[in-house]
Amino acid sequence: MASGTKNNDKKDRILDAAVRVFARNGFFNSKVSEIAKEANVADGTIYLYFKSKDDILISLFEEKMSQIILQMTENLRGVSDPREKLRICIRTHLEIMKENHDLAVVITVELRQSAKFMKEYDNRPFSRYLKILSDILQEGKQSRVFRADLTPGMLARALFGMLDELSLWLVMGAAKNKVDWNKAHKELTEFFLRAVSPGEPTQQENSVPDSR
Amino acid sequence: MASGTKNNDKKDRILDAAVRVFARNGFFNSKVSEIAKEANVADGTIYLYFKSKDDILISLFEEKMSQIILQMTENLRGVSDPREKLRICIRTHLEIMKENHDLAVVITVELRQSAKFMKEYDNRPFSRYLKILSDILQEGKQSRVFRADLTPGMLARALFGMLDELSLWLVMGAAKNKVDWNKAHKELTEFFLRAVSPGEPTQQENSVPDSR
Amino acid sequence: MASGTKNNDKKDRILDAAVRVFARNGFFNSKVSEIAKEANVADGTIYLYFKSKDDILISLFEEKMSQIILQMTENLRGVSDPREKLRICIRTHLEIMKENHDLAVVITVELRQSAKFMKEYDNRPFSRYLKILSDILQEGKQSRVFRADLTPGMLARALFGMLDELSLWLVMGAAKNKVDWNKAHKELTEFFLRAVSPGEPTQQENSVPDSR
Amino acid sequence: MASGTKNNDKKDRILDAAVRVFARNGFFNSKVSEIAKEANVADGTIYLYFKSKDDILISLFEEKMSQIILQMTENLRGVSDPREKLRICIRTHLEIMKENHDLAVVITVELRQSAKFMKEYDNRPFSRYLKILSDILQEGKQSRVFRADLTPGMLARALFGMLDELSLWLVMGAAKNKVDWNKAHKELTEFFLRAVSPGEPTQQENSVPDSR
DNA sequence: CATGAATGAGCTTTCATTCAT
DNA sequence: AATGAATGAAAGCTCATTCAT
Repeated sequence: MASGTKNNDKKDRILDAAVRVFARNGFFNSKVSEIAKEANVADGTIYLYFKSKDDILISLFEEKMSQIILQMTENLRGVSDPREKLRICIRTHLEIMKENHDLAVVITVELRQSAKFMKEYDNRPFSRYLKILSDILQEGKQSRVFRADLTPGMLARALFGMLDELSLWLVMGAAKNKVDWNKAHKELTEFFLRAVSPGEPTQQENSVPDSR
Repeated sequence: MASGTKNNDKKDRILDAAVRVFARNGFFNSKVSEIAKEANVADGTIYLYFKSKDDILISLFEEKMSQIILQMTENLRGVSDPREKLRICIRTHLEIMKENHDLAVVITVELRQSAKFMKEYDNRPFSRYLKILSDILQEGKQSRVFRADLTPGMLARALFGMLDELSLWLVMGAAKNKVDWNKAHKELTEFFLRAVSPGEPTQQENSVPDSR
Repeated sequence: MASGTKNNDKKDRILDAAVRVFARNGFFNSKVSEIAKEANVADGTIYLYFKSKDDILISLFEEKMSQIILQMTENLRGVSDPREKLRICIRTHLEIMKENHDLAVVITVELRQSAKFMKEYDNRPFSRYLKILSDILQEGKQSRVFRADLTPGMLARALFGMLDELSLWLVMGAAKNKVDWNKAHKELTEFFLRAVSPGEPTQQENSVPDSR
Repeated sequence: MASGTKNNDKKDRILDAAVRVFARNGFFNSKVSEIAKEANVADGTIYLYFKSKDDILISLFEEKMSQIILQMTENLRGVSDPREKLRICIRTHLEIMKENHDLAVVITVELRQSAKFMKEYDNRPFSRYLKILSDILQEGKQSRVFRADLTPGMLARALFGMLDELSLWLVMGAAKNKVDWNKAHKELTEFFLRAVSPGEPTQQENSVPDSR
């Protein structure tokens, strides 16, 4: 049993080291040997657990995104109001990122990078993440809690964009105080819920802009 | 005249080639020699116009972001309603990205990457871009067209995040139809204007969640 | 034991290869890859033992000059007469150079080159070498075996210049016979000892040149 | 006539610039473009006067060494005593080097380097220089002013080695005072003349070394 | 399983040289 | 003759990956 967990031990140590190193230097500027040193293993050992440097990044996503999704799913358990659900999603995302700066940087920065070089890999965990958001929106739409004219898939993406960008911003302003995170949380929630709630439409740009 | 433009010609040719190549492979996987070939110049020629490979990326931002800002400023000229101004910003951003897929990918993906290696360089053009959005929000806030409790700096960033993420999404869905861009445009505008307009606040998460 | 010497083995193999290659082409015309091939290691291996190409040259001096100094010190052991000491120095220098043509060329040629790029490094081993000669001269001066009016530091340098130039000359006349080395040895010794021995001064140039 | 000297003007300007630049950086670290800038000509212009970068160095020797030889020959005119002749040679060599530090560095350092890459070119001017010294020694030997057992060719080389090494030493000790040059001059002359003058032989090493 | 010395392909950058003007 | 922008070969160095121990 001890040896059974050892493996995971070592694999996790490598992944944890990788998050730190990638966050510090970016994926491309990180050396495998630096990850090895940070994880207290030999260079070659890394290749017992990962096929390649790329594979470390991919596994990192799989692992960490799965954790995020797990956490989110857990937090959503028993909640039925779509508006509340959205609040929870926003809070969970920001909390996780706040808790783990390095992870935030890697997810945020390298996820984009990976949009390229992982084209084929198509990033299932990320899709599942988006699906959670998009399902909530769909659900609220059907129960008339949200506007009828919104496109769940697109807005899910928009919401992620907002969360992601703000996380990066907050994380980058390293020494900044806790207040910002709370404020961001409150404001984003308010902002998003207003945007998806039913009510008077705004004037459409194409229809007589700047009229009267 | 021809010789007068020669220099700019060549520098621009290199920059244009770089956008294409970076979009194709990402910055780190792009070889200077590939840019040179794409620009129909010799490898060494690139170093007559740029100090290094990094400098190409930086110049690219400076140049292209400046163009975007210029375009945006131009489109905003003569408009005074902050809501209309926001509509214009959103439209301009999406239009430019739609027009130039490669540029969108590079700005979108590599800007993040650069969040690292350009930390010192601090990205003036991007700051100016954000300032435009943030100024509009501030303005609308003061003239009571927008909610009094919004934080312009943060929302500007959130808006950029949305636009950026959706651009990436639309651009990546390469073969997708034109409709998506229009739909995205309309929906985003509606979405954002609702969110910033004054009106009944939504229930705050902490106050009796899940209540009526 | 075998594995204990492995490291030194490889480092020495590289240094030995470097002497040969530098002697053949000169430092600047020598390619690292050529050294690698000559040492039967991969290009990259060299950088496990040396920081840079420059570092190879510097290490070479440190190593080889130290050997020369060691040899010289050993040969001088137990000898007290300064004149005999000088004879031994001259013999040792010429013998080592004769024994190792490549080393002679590198020391002789590149030491000068290095006078430039090693200005900061200031070449301790070479200084130690000069000090040996200069100490002997000083000693002989004090014991009245040598002239009272000689300047040890300067003459040490002059002696080195002679030895170095003659070594180069002899080494360059590659196919030349052994006799030359012996003759050079005898003549130089005689020459130098005469020059430093006390006795009637020669007429000084400024005092009635071309007189009588 | 004006245009007739223009050419030489420009060629000389390039050579003068080259001495300065080579002295500053060494031959291999000097860029043709730097020489061009220092000479106030375009890069391409250099190739109207010289076949290659190597050719600049070779021409430099030809030119400058010829000047040295010319000067020496001139100073020797009318002098018949071989001892006085040697005094003059030593003085001339040191004076020229003292006068022109850059030239000294280049001759001194790069002449060695060239010993390699000019192997084929075989350096006639340098040979002529050595012949002057060697002829004087031969002459003095025949007229019994110098020892009968000296080898002119070898001693000429040794003398050059001494002069060269001391020049380098004095030149390198940049800020040093004028006195050093004078002292070096006096001491070297005394030293060399003693060494070549007839008189009691010193004990030979092989004959009873360390004896009474 | 673990190691880390060794590998070598591949990159950025430099710079002597050319040639259209 | 003079220019200097353009060329492109060439080389130092890095680092992901392998494999003998």
